[in-house]
Amino acid sequence: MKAHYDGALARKVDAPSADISKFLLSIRKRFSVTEAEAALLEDKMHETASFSAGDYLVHEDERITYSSLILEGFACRCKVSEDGQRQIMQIQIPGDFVDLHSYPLEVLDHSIATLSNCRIVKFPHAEISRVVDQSPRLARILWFSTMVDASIHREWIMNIGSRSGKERIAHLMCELYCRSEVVGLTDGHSFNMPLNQTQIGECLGFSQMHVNRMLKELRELGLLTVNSRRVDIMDYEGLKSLAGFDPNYLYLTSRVS
Amino acid sequence: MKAHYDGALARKVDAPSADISKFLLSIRKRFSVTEAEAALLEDKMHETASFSAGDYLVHEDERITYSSLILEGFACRCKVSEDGQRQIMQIQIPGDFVDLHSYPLEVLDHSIATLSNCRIVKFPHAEISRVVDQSPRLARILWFSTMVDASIHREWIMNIGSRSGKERIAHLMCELYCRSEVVGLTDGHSFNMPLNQTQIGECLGFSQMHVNRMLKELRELGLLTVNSRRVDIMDYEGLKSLAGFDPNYLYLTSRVS
DNA sequence: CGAGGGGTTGACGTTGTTCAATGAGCGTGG
DNA sequence: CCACGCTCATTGAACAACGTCAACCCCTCG
Repeated sequence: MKAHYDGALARKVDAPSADISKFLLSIRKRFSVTEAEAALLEDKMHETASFSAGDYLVHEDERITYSSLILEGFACRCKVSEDGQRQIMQIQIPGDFVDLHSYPLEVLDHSIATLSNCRIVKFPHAEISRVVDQSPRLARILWFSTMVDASIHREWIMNIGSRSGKERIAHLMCELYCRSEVVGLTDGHSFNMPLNQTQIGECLGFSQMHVNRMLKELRELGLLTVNSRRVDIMDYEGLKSLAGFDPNYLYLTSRVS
Repeated sequence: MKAHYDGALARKVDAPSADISKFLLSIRKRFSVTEAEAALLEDKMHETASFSAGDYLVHEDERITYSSLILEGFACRCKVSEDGQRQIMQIQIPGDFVDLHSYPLEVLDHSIATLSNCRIVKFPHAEISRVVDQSPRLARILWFSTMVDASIHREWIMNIGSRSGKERIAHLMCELYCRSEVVGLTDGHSFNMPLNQTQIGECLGFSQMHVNRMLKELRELGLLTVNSRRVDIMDYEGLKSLAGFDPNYLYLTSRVS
Protein backbone atom coordinates (compact mmCIF):
# COMPACT_ATOMS: atom_id res chain seq x y z
CA MET A 1 0.00 0.00 0.00
CA LYS A 2 1.30 3.39 -0.93
CA ALA A 3 1.79 6.19 1.54
CA HIS A 4 -0.95 8.80 1.74
CA TYR A 5 -0.94 12.48 2.45
CA ASP A 6 -2.27 13.45 5.86
CA GLY A 7 -6.01 13.78 5.86
CA ALA A 8 -6.54 11.57 2.84
CA LEU A 9 -9.40 9.23 3.57
CA ALA A 10 -8.12 5.73 2.91
CA ARG A 11 -10.27 2.95 4.31
CA LYS A 12 -9.67 -0.61 3.31
CA VAL A 13 -11.73 -3.58 4.40
CA ASP A 14 -9.54 -6.53 5.28
CA ALA A 15 -10.04 -10.24 5.67
CA PRO A 16 -12.08 -11.34 8.73
CA SER A 17 -9.27 -12.31 11.10
CA ALA A 18 -9.04 -9.86 13.98
CA ASP A 19 -6.19 -10.42 16.39
CA ILE A 20 -7.41 -8.84 19.59
CA SER A 21 -4.59 -10.32 21.67
CA LYS A 22 -3.22 -6.92 22.73
CA PHE A 23 -6.63 -5.94 24.06
CA LEU A 24 -6.84 -9.22 25.96
CA LEU A 25 -3.34 -8.64 27.35
CA SER A 26 -4.41 -5.32 28.80
CA ILE A 27 -7.67 -6.72 30.19
CA ARG A 28 -5.95 -9.74 31.71
CA LYS A 29 -3.52 -7.45 33.47
CA ARG A 30 -6.52 -6.52 35.65
CA PHE A 31 -9.11 -9.31 35.44
CA SER A 32 -9.09 -13.03 34.89
CA VAL A 33 -10.86 -13.61 31.61
CA THR A 34 -11.93 -17.12 30.66
CA GLU A 35 -11.43 -18.47 27.16
CA ALA A 36 -15.22 -18.48 26.75
CA GLU A 37 -15.42 -14.79 27.59
CA ALA A 38 -12.55 -13.98 25.27
CA ALA A 39 -14.24 -15.91 22.50
CA LEU A 40 -17.51 -14.08 23.16
CA LEU A 41 -15.71 -10.82 22.49
CA GLU A 42 -13.64 -12.04 19.58
CA ASP A 43 -16.68 -13.50 17.84
CA LYS A 44 -18.26 -10.06 17.55
CA MET A 45 -15.29 -8.43 15.87
CA HIS A 46 -14.75 -9.25 12.22
CA GLU A 47 -14.54 -6.15 10.14
CA THR A 48 -11.15 -4.46 10.16
CA ALA A 49 -10.11 -1.27 8.44
CA SER A 50 -6.89 0.61 7.71
CA PHE A 51 -6.25 4.32 7.99
CA SER A 52 -3.34 6.55 7.05
CA ALA A 53 -1.61 8.94 9.42
CA GLY A 54 -3.75 12.04 9.86
CA ASP A 55 -7.06 10.39 8.99
CA TYR A 56 -10.10 10.78 11.19
CA LEU A 57 -11.73 7.66 12.61
CA VAL A 58 -14.57 9.73 14.05
CA HIS A 59 -15.49 13.38 13.71
CA GLU A 60 -16.83 15.37 16.64
CA ASP A 61 -20.66 15.26 16.84
CA GLU A 62 -20.81 12.32 14.45
CA ARG A 63 -23.30 9.60 15.33
CA ILE A 64 -21.61 6.22 15.14
CA THR A 65 -22.83 2.67 15.43
CA TYR A 66 -19.64 0.85 16.25
CA SER A 67 -16.57 1.23 18.43
CA SER A 68 -13.02 0.71 17.24
CA LEU A 69 -10.31 -1.40 18.78
CA ILE A 70 -6.82 -0.44 17.63
CA LEU A 71 -4.79 -3.37 16.30
CA GLU A 72 -1.77 -1.43 15.04
CA GLY A 73 -0.68 2.19 15.12
CA PHE A 74 -1.33 5.22 17.32
CA ALA A 75 -4.41 7.46 17.42
CA CYS A 76 -5.64 10.26 19.67
CA ARG A 77 -8.73 11.91 21.04
CA CYS A 78 -8.69 15.58 20.09
CA LYS A 79 -10.69 18.76 19.60
CA VAL A 80 -9.92 21.82 17.52
CA SER A 81 -10.61 25.24 19.03
CA GLU A 82 -12.09 28.19 17.18
CA ASP A 83 -8.67 29.66 16.47
CA GLY A 84 -7.60 26.44 14.80
CA GLN A 85 -5.43 25.09 17.59
CA ARG A 86 -5.71 21.37 18.22
CA GLN A 87 -5.72 19.90 21.70
CA ILE A 88 -4.95 16.21 22.10
CA MET A 89 -6.71 14.70 25.12
CA GLN A 90 -5.48 11.14 25.06
CA ILE A 91 -3.07 8.96 23.13
CA GLN A 92 -4.46 5.61 22.03
CA ILE A 93 -2.15 2.70 21.39
CA PRO A 94 -2.66 -0.84 20.08
CA GLY A 95 -5.04 -2.79 22.30
CA ASP A 96 -7.02 0.33 23.24
CA PHE A 97 -10.77 0.38 22.78
CA VAL A 98 -10.67 3.84 21.42
CA ASP A 99 -14.27 5.01 21.25
CA LEU A 100 -16.09 2.70 23.56
CA HIS A 101 -17.27 5.96 25.11
CA SER A 102 -19.58 6.37 22.17
CA TYR A 103 -21.57 3.29 23.18
CA PRO A 104 -23.35 4.94 26.12
CA LEU A 105 -22.98 8.44 24.70
CA GLU A 106 -24.20 7.71 21.14
CA VAL A 107 -22.52 10.88 19.88
CA LEU A 108 -18.92 11.76 20.61
CA ASP A 109 -17.94 15.18 21.97
CA HIS A 110 -14.50 14.90 20.37
CA SER A 111 -12.77 13.52 17.29
CA ILE A 112 -10.53 10.50 16.94
CA ALA A 113 -7.57 11.03 14.62
CA THR A 114 -4.75 8.71 13.71
CA LEU A 115 -1.16 9.69 14.50
CA SER A 116 0.35 7.00 12.30
CA ASN A 117 -0.96 4.42 9.88
CA CYS A 118 -3.50 2.40 11.83
CA ARG A 119 -5.39 -0.84 11.59
CA ILE A 120 -8.56 -1.20 13.65
CA VAL A 121 -11.34 -3.72 14.12
CA LYS A 122 -14.96 -2.66 14.55
CA PHE A 123 -17.20 -3.68 17.42
CA PRO A 124 -20.80 -2.84 16.43
CA HIS A 125 -22.83 -1.23 19.21
CA ALA A 126 -25.60 -3.76 18.65
CA GLU A 127 -23.11 -6.51 19.45
CA ILE A 128 -21.88 -4.66 22.53
CA SER A 129 -25.49 -4.58 23.74
CA ARG A 130 -25.73 -8.32 23.26
CA VAL A 131 -22.49 -8.96 25.14
CA VAL A 132 -23.53 -6.65 27.96
CA ASP A 133 -26.86 -8.43 28.33
CA GLN A 134 -25.28 -11.88 28.21
CA SER A 135 -22.46 -11.21 30.62
CA PRO A 136 -22.71 -8.67 33.44
CA ARG A 137 -19.07 -9.44 34.13
CA LEU A 138 -17.94 -8.39 30.68
CA ALA A 139 -20.25 -5.38 30.95
CA ARG A 140 -18.44 -4.32 34.06
CA ILE A 141 -15.07 -4.92 32.43
CA LEU A 142 -16.04 -2.70 29.51
CA TRP A 143 -17.34 -0.03 31.88
CA PHE A 144 -14.10 -0.37 33.82
CA SER A 145 -12.04 0.21 30.72
CA THR A 146 -13.85 3.48 29.96
CA MET A 147 -13.30 4.52 33.57
CA VAL A 148 -9.56 4.05 33.15
CA ASP A 149 -9.76 6.51 30.27
CA ALA A 150 -11.45 8.97 32.63
CA SER A 151 -8.68 8.40 35.14
CA ILE A 152 -6.08 9.11 32.46
CA HIS A 153 -7.97 12.30 31.60
CA ARG A 154 -7.73 13.38 35.22
CA GLU A 155 -4.01 12.74 35.33
CA TRP A 156 -3.63 14.87 32.19
CA ILE A 157 -5.53 17.70 33.87
CA MET A 158 -3.08 17.35 36.74
CA ASN A 159 -0.17 17.26 34.32
CA ILE A 160 -1.13 20.32 32.30
CA GLY A 161 -2.47 22.28 35.25
CA SER A 162 0.18 21.64 37.87
CA ARG A 163 3.49 20.57 36.38
CA SER A 164 6.38 22.46 34.80
CA GLY A 165 7.59 22.04 31.24
CA LYS A 166 10.14 19.29 31.75
CA GLU A 167 7.90 17.48 34.20
CA ARG A 168 5.00 17.43 31.77
CA ILE A 169 6.97 15.87 28.97
CA ALA A 170 8.60 13.39 31.33
CA HIS A 171 5.19 12.38 32.65
CA LEU A 172 3.76 11.85 29.18
CA MET A 173 6.68 9.63 28.26
CA CYS A 174 6.35 7.61 31.47
CA GLU A 175 2.69 7.02 30.72
CA LEU A 176 3.33 5.93 27.15
CA TYR A 177 6.14 3.66 28.29
CA CYS A 178 3.97 1.92 30.91
CA ARG A 179 1.04 1.48 28.61
CA SER A 180 3.21 0.22 25.76
CA GLU A 181 4.85 -2.25 28.09
CA VAL A 182 1.52 -3.86 29.00
CA VAL A 183 0.80 -4.75 25.38
CA GLY A 184 4.32 -5.94 24.68
CA LEU A 185 5.45 -2.99 22.60
CA THR A 186 8.56 -2.06 24.53
CA ASP A 187 12.12 -3.18 23.97
CA GLY A 188 13.94 -2.67 27.23
CA HIS A 189 13.28 0.97 28.04
CA SER A 190 12.64 1.92 24.41
CA PHE A 191 9.40 2.03 22.47
CA ASN A 192 7.94 3.38 19.27
CA MET A 193 6.18 6.70 19.58
CA PRO A 194 5.09 8.31 16.31
CA LEU A 195 4.38 11.81 17.69
CA ASN A 196 6.50 14.66 16.41
CA GLN A 197 7.30 17.71 18.53
CA THR A 198 4.24 19.58 17.30
CA GLN A 199 1.97 16.75 18.41
CA ILE A 200 3.68 16.43 21.78
CA GLY A 201 2.97 20.12 22.17
CA GLU A 202 -0.69 19.55 21.30
CA CYS A 203 -0.89 17.05 24.17
CA LEU A 204 0.68 19.34 26.74
CA GLY A 205 -0.38 22.85 25.74
CA PHE A 206 3.09 23.82 24.46
CA SER A 207 4.41 25.27 21.25
CA GLN A 208 6.61 23.01 19.15
CA MET A 209 9.64 25.20 19.90
CA HIS A 210 9.16 24.87 23.61
CA VAL A 211 8.85 21.09 23.33
CA ASN A 212 12.13 21.14 21.45
CA ARG A 213 13.86 23.08 24.22
CA MET A 214 12.44 20.86 26.99
CA LEU A 215 13.46 17.68 25.14
CA LYS A 216 16.93 19.08 24.80
CA GLU A 217 17.13 19.64 28.55
CA LEU A 218 15.85 16.13 29.30
CA ARG A 219 18.45 14.77 26.92
CA GLU A 220 21.20 16.79 28.59
CA LEU A 221 20.05 15.48 31.96
CA GLY A 222 20.62 11.97 30.63
CA LEU A 223 16.99 11.00 31.11
CA LEU A 224 15.72 10.18 27.64
CA THR A 225 16.13 10.79 23.94
CA VAL A 226 13.28 11.19 21.47
CA ASN A 227 14.43 10.43 17.96
CA SER A 228 12.43 9.85 14.88
CA ARG A 229 9.35 8.00 16.11
CA ARG A 230 11.24 6.29 18.92
CA VAL A 231 11.76 7.02 22.62
CA ASP A 232 14.79 5.71 24.48
CA ILE A 233 14.60 6.13 28.23
CA MET A 234 18.12 6.23 29.62
CA ASP A 235 17.16 6.65 33.29
CA TYR A 236 13.63 5.51 34.03
CA GLU A 237 13.86 6.06 37.78
CA GLY A 238 15.16 9.57 37.28
CA LEU A 239 12.44 10.28 34.75
CA LYS A 240 9.69 9.01 37.07
CA SER A 241 11.10 11.00 39.92
CA LEU A 242 11.30 14.20 37.90
CA ALA A 243 7.77 13.74 36.58
CA GLY A 244 6.27 12.73 39.90
CA PHE A 245 4.92 9.74 37.99
CA ASP A 246 2.83 7.25 39.95
CA PRO A 247 1.33 4.58 37.66
CA ASN A 248 -1.57 3.88 40.02
CA TYR A 249 -3.93 5.90 37.85
CA LEU A 250 -3.47 3.37 35.03
CA TYR A 251 -5.02 0.62 37.17
CA LEU A 252 -2.55 -1.97 35.94
CA THR A 253 -2.77 -4.20 38.99
CA SER A 254 -5.05 -7.16 39.43
CA ARG A 255 -8.58 -6.31 40.57
CA VAL A 256 -10.46 -8.23 43.24
CA SER A 257 -13.59 -9.13 41.31
CA MET B 1 -25.48 23.12 63.80
CA LYS B 2 -22.47 25.24 64.54
CA ALA B 3 -19.93 26.19 61.93
CA HIS B 4 -16.81 24.01 61.71
CA TYR B 5 -13.24 24.80 60.89
CA ASP B 6 -12.09 23.52 57.53
CA GLY B 7 -10.91 19.95 57.73
CA ALA B 8 -12.88 19.12 60.83
CA LEU B 9 -14.46 15.73 60.38
CA ALA B 10 -18.15 16.16 61.05
CA ARG B 11 -20.35 13.35 59.83
CA LYS B 12 -23.91 13.09 60.94
CA VAL B 13 -26.32 10.36 60.04
CA ASP B 14 -29.72 11.82 59.22
CA ALA B 15 -33.24 10.46 59.00
CA PRO B 16 -33.90 8.04 56.10
CA SER B 17 -35.56 10.40 53.63
CA ALA B 18 -33.29 11.07 50.65
CA ASP B 19 -34.58 13.62 48.18
CA ILE B 20 -32.88 12.60 44.96
CA SER B 21 -35.03 14.92 42.85
CA LYS B 22 -32.06 16.95 41.55
CA PHE B 23 -30.41 13.77 40.33
CA LEU B 24 -33.64 12.76 38.60
CA LEU B 25 -33.88 16.23 37.05
CA SER B 26 -30.48 15.84 35.48
CA ILE B 27 -31.19 12.28 34.28
CA ARG B 28 -34.57 13.21 32.84
CA LYS B 29 -32.94 15.99 30.88
CA ARG B 30 -31.45 13.15 28.78
CA PHE B 31 -33.63 10.05 29.24
CA SER B 32 -37.21 9.28 29.98
CA VAL B 33 -37.28 7.60 33.37
CA THR B 34 -40.41 5.83 34.54
CA GLU B 35 -41.69 6.19 38.08
CA ALA B 36 -40.86 2.53 38.64
CA GLU B 37 -37.25 3.09 37.60
CA ALA B 38 -36.99 6.20 39.76
CA ALA B 39 -38.39 4.26 42.70
CA LEU B 40 -35.93 1.43 42.07
CA LEU B 41 -33.10 3.93 42.51
CA GLU B 42 -34.64 5.84 45.40
CA ASP B 43 -35.32 2.63 47.34
CA LYS B 44 -31.61 1.87 47.52
CA MET B 45 -30.62 5.20 48.97
CA HIS B 46 -31.37 5.73 52.64
CA GLU B 47 -28.30 6.71 54.57
CA THR B 48 -27.42 10.36 54.32
CA ALA B 49 -24.45 12.17 55.83
CA SER B 50 -23.31 15.76 56.34
CA PHE B 51 -19.84 17.17 55.83
CA SER B 52 -18.26 20.54 56.54
CA ALA B 53 -16.41 22.61 54.00
CA GLY B 54 -12.94 21.19 53.47
CA ASP B 55 -13.78 17.65 54.56
CA TYR B 56 -12.82 14.66 52.47
CA LEU B 57 -15.56 12.32 51.28
CA VAL B 58 -12.98 9.94 49.85
CA HIS B 59 -9.22 9.84 50.03
CA GLU B 60 -7.09 8.81 47.07
CA ASP B 61 -6.39 5.05 47.02
CA GLU B 62 -9.12 4.37 49.57
CA ARG B 63 -11.27 1.32 48.92
CA ILE B 64 -14.91 2.25 49.23
CA THR B 65 -18.12 0.28 49.18
CA TYR B 66 -20.64 2.95 48.31
CA SER B 67 -21.01 5.91 45.98
CA SER B 68 -22.25 9.32 47.05
CA LEU B 69 -24.97 11.44 45.52
CA ILE B 70 -24.73 15.08 46.47
CA LEU B 71 -27.98 16.50 47.88
CA GLU B 72 -26.70 19.93 48.90
CA GLY B 73 -23.42 21.78 48.58
CA PHE B 74 -20.41 21.67 46.27
CA ALA B 75 -17.55 19.18 46.17
CA CYS B 76 -14.66 18.46 43.84
CA ARG B 77 -12.42 15.75 42.50
CA CYS B 78 -8.81 16.63 43.26
CA LYS B 79 -5.26 15.40 43.65
CA VAL B 80 -2.36 16.91 45.54
CA SER B 81 1.06 16.89 43.90
CA GLU B 82 4.34 16.19 45.66
CA ASP B 83 5.07 19.88 46.15
CA GLY B 84 1.73 20.33 47.92
CA GLN B 85 -0.16 22.02 45.13
CA ARG B 86 -3.74 20.88 44.70
CA GLN B 87 -5.31 20.38 41.30
CA ILE B 88 -9.10 20.31 41.08
CA MET B 89 -10.30 18.11 38.21
CA GLN B 90 -14.06 18.55 38.41
CA ILE B 91 -16.61 20.51 40.34
CA GLN B 92 -19.52 18.48 41.67
CA ILE B 93 -22.85 20.13 42.37
CA PRO B 94 -26.14 18.93 43.88
CA GLY B 95 -27.62 16.08 41.85
CA ASP B 96 -24.18 14.77 40.85
CA PHE B 97 -23.28 11.15 41.45
CA VAL B 98 -19.87 12.07 42.64
CA ASP B 99 -17.96 8.83 42.90
CA LEU B 100 -19.90 6.43 40.76
CA HIS B 101 -16.51 5.92 39.10
CA SER B 102 -15.48 3.90 42.11
CA TYR B 103 -18.11 1.25 41.33
CA PRO B 104 -16.23 -0.26 38.39
CA LEU B 105 -12.82 0.93 39.61
CA GLU B 106 -13.13 -0.24 43.25
CA VAL B 107 -10.35 2.14 44.27
CA LEU B 108 -10.31 5.81 43.35
CA ASP B 109 -7.27 7.42 41.77
CA HIS B 110 -8.22 10.81 43.25
CA SER B 111 -9.81 12.33 46.32
CA ILE B 112 -13.23 13.89 46.75
CA ALA B 113 -13.26 17.00 48.91
CA THR B 114 -16.11 19.29 49.83
CA LEU B 115 -15.98 22.96 48.86
CA SER B 116 -18.84 23.96 51.12
CA ASN B 117 -20.96 22.25 53.72
CA CYS B 118 -22.47 19.24 51.99
CA ARG B 119 -25.21 16.71 52.48
CA ILE B 120 -24.95 13.44 50.57
CA VAL B 121 -26.81 10.15 50.33
CA LYS B 122 -25.01 6.83 49.99
CA PHE B 123 -25.63 4.27 47.25
CA PRO B 124 -23.98 1.00 48.35
CA HIS B 125 -22.08 -0.76 45.59
CA ALA B 126 -23.91 -3.99 46.38
CA GLU B 127 -27.18 -2.19 45.62
CA ILE B 128 -25.76 -0.76 42.41
CA SER B 129 -24.92 -4.31 41.34
CA ARG B 130 -28.50 -5.33 42.02
CA VAL B 131 -29.91 -2.39 40.05
CA VAL B 132 -27.54 -3.05 37.16
CA ASP B 133 -28.58 -6.71 37.02
CA GLN B 134 -32.28 -5.90 37.25
CA SER B 135 -32.34 -3.14 34.68
CA PRO B 136 -29.91 -2.98 31.75
CA ARG B 137 -31.48 0.36 30.95
CA LEU B 138 -30.57 1.87 34.31
CA ALA B 139 -27.15 0.26 33.97
CA ARG B 140 -26.63 2.10 30.74
CA ILE B 141 -27.88 5.34 32.25
CA LEU B 142 -25.40 5.01 35.10
CA TRP B 143 -22.60 4.22 32.65
CA PHE B 144 -23.71 7.20 30.60
CA SER B 145 -23.48 9.49 33.58
CA THR B 146 -19.87 8.47 34.24
CA MET B 147 -19.11 9.06 30.56
CA VAL B 148 -20.37 12.62 30.85
CA ASP B 149 -17.82 13.11 33.62
CA ALA B 150 -15.14 11.88 31.19
CA SER B 151 -16.41 14.34 28.60
CA ILE B 152 -16.18 17.15 31.15
CA HIS B 153 -12.61 16.04 31.92
CA ARG B 154 -11.77 16.32 28.23
CA GLU B 155 -13.20 19.82 28.01
CA TRP B 156 -11.11 20.80 31.01
CA ILE B 157 -7.98 19.47 29.29
CA MET B 158 -8.98 21.65 26.32
CA ASN B 159 -9.61 24.59 28.64
CA ILE B 160 -6.33 24.41 30.54
CA GLY B 161 -4.25 23.40 27.54
CA SER B 162 -5.56 25.72 24.85
CA ARG B 163 -7.28 28.79 26.27
CA SER B 164 -6.01 32.10 27.64
CA GLY B 165 -6.53 33.36 31.16
CA LYS B 166 -9.81 35.23 30.68
CA GLU B 167 -11.17 32.51 28.41
CA ARG B 168 -10.47 29.78 30.95
CA ILE B 169 -12.31 31.52 33.76
CA ALA B 170 -15.18 32.45 31.45
CA HIS B 171 -15.47 28.84 30.33
CA LEU B 172 -15.53 27.50 33.88
CA MET B 173 -18.30 29.92 34.81
CA CYS B 174 -20.33 29.01 31.71
CA GLU B 175 -20.09 25.33 32.64
CA LEU B 176 -21.13 25.89 36.23
CA TYR B 177 -24.00 28.09 35.09
CA CYS B 178 -25.34 25.47 32.66
CA ARG B 179 -25.03 22.63 35.10
CA SER B 180 -26.61 24.62 37.91
CA GLU B 181 -29.48 25.56 35.66
CA VAL B 182 -30.36 21.91 34.97
CA VAL B 183 -30.92 21.20 38.65
CA GLY B 184 -32.81 24.42 39.27
CA LEU B 185 -30.10 26.25 41.15
CA THR B 186 -29.96 29.41 39.05
CA ASP B 187 -31.80 32.67 39.55
CA GLY B 188 -31.83 34.39 36.18
CA HIS B 189 -28.19 34.47 35.22
CA SER B 190 -26.98 34.24 38.81
CA PHE B 191 -26.07 31.21 40.87
CA ASN B 192 -24.30 30.23 44.05
CA MET B 193 -20.69 29.23 43.65
CA PRO B 194 -18.75 28.67 46.86
CA LEU B 195 -15.25 28.68 45.31
CA ASN B 196 -12.88 31.42 46.36
CA GLN B 197 -10.16 32.76 44.08
CA THR B 198 -7.60 30.24 45.33
CA GLN B 199 -9.92 27.35 44.46
CA ILE B 200 -10.75 28.79 41.03
CA GLY B 201 -7.01 28.87 40.47
CA GLU B 202 -6.74 25.22 41.53
CA CYS B 203 -9.24 24.34 38.79
CA LEU B 204 -7.46 26.25 36.06
CA GLY B 205 -3.78 26.03 36.91
CA PHE B 206 -3.50 29.68 38.01
CA SER B 207 -2.23 31.44 41.08
CA GLN B 208 -4.85 33.17 43.20
CA MET B 209 -3.39 36.57 42.24
CA HIS B 210 -3.80 35.88 38.57
CA VAL B 211 -7.40 34.76 39.05
CA ASN B 212 -8.01 38.06 40.81
CA ARG B 213 -6.64 40.04 37.87
CA MET B 214 -8.58 38.04 35.29
CA LEU B 215 -11.82 38.41 37.24
CA LYS B 216 -11.21 42.13 37.38
CA GLU B 217 -10.87 42.28 33.61
CA LEU B 218 -14.02 40.21 33.09
CA ARG B 219 -15.85 42.57 35.44
CA GLU B 220 -14.55 45.62 33.57
CA LEU B 221 -15.71 44.06 30.30
CA GLY B 222 -19.20 43.91 31.77
CA LEU B 223 -19.35 40.12 31.49
CA LEU B 224 -19.72 38.89 35.04
CA THR B 225 -19.07 39.59 38.70
CA VAL B 226 -17.96 37.00 41.25
CA ASN B 227 -18.80 38.12 44.75
CA SER B 228 -18.77 36.19 47.96
CA ARG B 229 -19.97 32.75 46.95
CA ARG B 230 -22.16 34.07 44.12
CA VAL B 231 -21.72 34.58 40.37
CA ASP B 232 -23.74 37.18 38.47
CA ILE B 233 -23.44 36.88 34.72
CA MET B 234 -24.19 40.27 33.17
CA ASP B 235 -23.73 39.26 29.54
CA TYR B 236 -24.08 35.52 28.98
CA GLU B 237 -23.76 35.68 25.21
CA GLY B 238 -20.61 37.75 25.49
CA LEU B 239 -19.20 35.36 28.07
CA LYS B 240 -19.95 32.29 25.93
CA SER B 241 -18.43 33.96 22.92
CA LEU B 242 -15.26 34.94 24.77
CA ALA B 243 -14.89 31.47 26.25
CA GLY B 244 -15.69 29.64 23.03
CA PHE B 245 -18.22 27.77 25.14
CA ASP B 246 -20.27 25.08 23.39
CA PRO B 247 -22.43 23.14 25.89
CA ASN B 248 -22.59 20.04 23.69
CA TYR B 249 -20.01 18.29 25.84
CA LEU B 250 -22.45 18.33 28.77
CA TYR B 251 -24.88 16.10 26.85
CA LEU B 252 -27.90 18.00 28.10
CA THR B 253 -30.16 17.17 25.19
CA SER B 254 -32.57 14.28 24.98
CA ARG B 255 -31.03 10.96 23.95
CA VAL B 256 -32.57 8.57 21.45
CA SER B 257 -32.71 5.40 23.53
C1' DC C 1 17.80 18.94 -8.24
C1' DG C 2 14.05 21.15 -5.54
C1' DA C 3 10.20 20.79 -2.26
C1' DG C 4 8.61 19.74 2.08
C1' DG C 5 8.48 17.89 6.69
C1' DG C 6 10.70 17.91 10.86
C1' DG C 7 14.18 19.59 14.10
C1' DT C 8 17.28 23.43 16.14
C1' DT C 9 18.46 27.90 17.78
C1' DG C 10 18.42 32.97 19.06
C1' DA C 11 16.06 37.39 20.05
C1' DC C 12 12.28 39.44 21.91
C1' DG C 13 7.48 40.11 23.65
C1' DT C 14 3.60 38.32 26.38
C1' DT C 15 1.62 35.77 30.01
C1' DG C 16 1.61 34.30 34.44
C1' DT C 17 4.24 33.72 39.14
C1' DT C 18 6.23 35.33 43.29
C1' DC C 19 6.96 38.43 46.93
C1' DA C 20 5.15 41.94 49.48
C1' DA C 21 2.05 45.14 51.36
C1' DT C 22 -2.73 46.74 52.19
C1' DG C 23 -7.65 46.73 53.08
C1' DA C 24 -12.39 44.95 53.77
C1' DG C 25 -15.41 41.85 56.28
C1' DC C 26 -16.56 38.80 59.98
C1' DG C 27 -16.60 36.22 64.19
C1' DT C 28 -14.53 35.88 68.88
C1' DG C 29 -13.31 37.33 73.29
C1' DG C 30 -12.32 41.07 76.49
C1' DC D 1 -18.61 48.30 72.72
C1' DC D 2 -13.87 47.70 70.61
C1' DA D 3 -9.61 45.07 69.66
C1' DC D 4 -7.87 41.15 67.66
C1' DG D 5 -7.11 37.42 64.50
C1' DC D 6 -8.42 35.29 60.48
C1' DT D 7 -9.86 34.69 55.64
C1' DC D 8 -10.33 36.69 51.43
C1' DA D 9 -9.62 40.15 47.95
C1' DT D 10 -6.65 43.74 45.80
C1' DT D 11 -2.63 45.86 43.83
C1' DG D 12 2.29 46.80 42.41
C1' DA D 13 6.91 45.45 41.00
C1' DA D 14 10.43 42.12 39.82
C1' DC D 15 11.08 37.88 37.73
C1' DA D 16 10.49 33.34 35.29
C1' DA D 17 8.09 30.61 31.91
C1' DC D 18 6.52 30.23 27.53
C1' DG D 19 5.05 31.91 22.77
C1' DT D 20 6.20 34.20 18.44
C1' DC D 21 9.04 35.38 14.70
C1' DA D 22 12.69 34.27 11.95
C1' DA D 23 16.43 31.92 10.20
C1' DC D 24 18.75 27.76 9.37
C1' DC D 25 19.78 22.75 9.29
C1' DC D 26 19.17 17.88 7.97
C1' DC D 27 16.88 14.30 5.76
C1' DT D 28 13.76 12.06 2.57
C1' DC D 29 11.23 11.72 -1.43
C1' DG D 30 9.95 12.68 -6.06
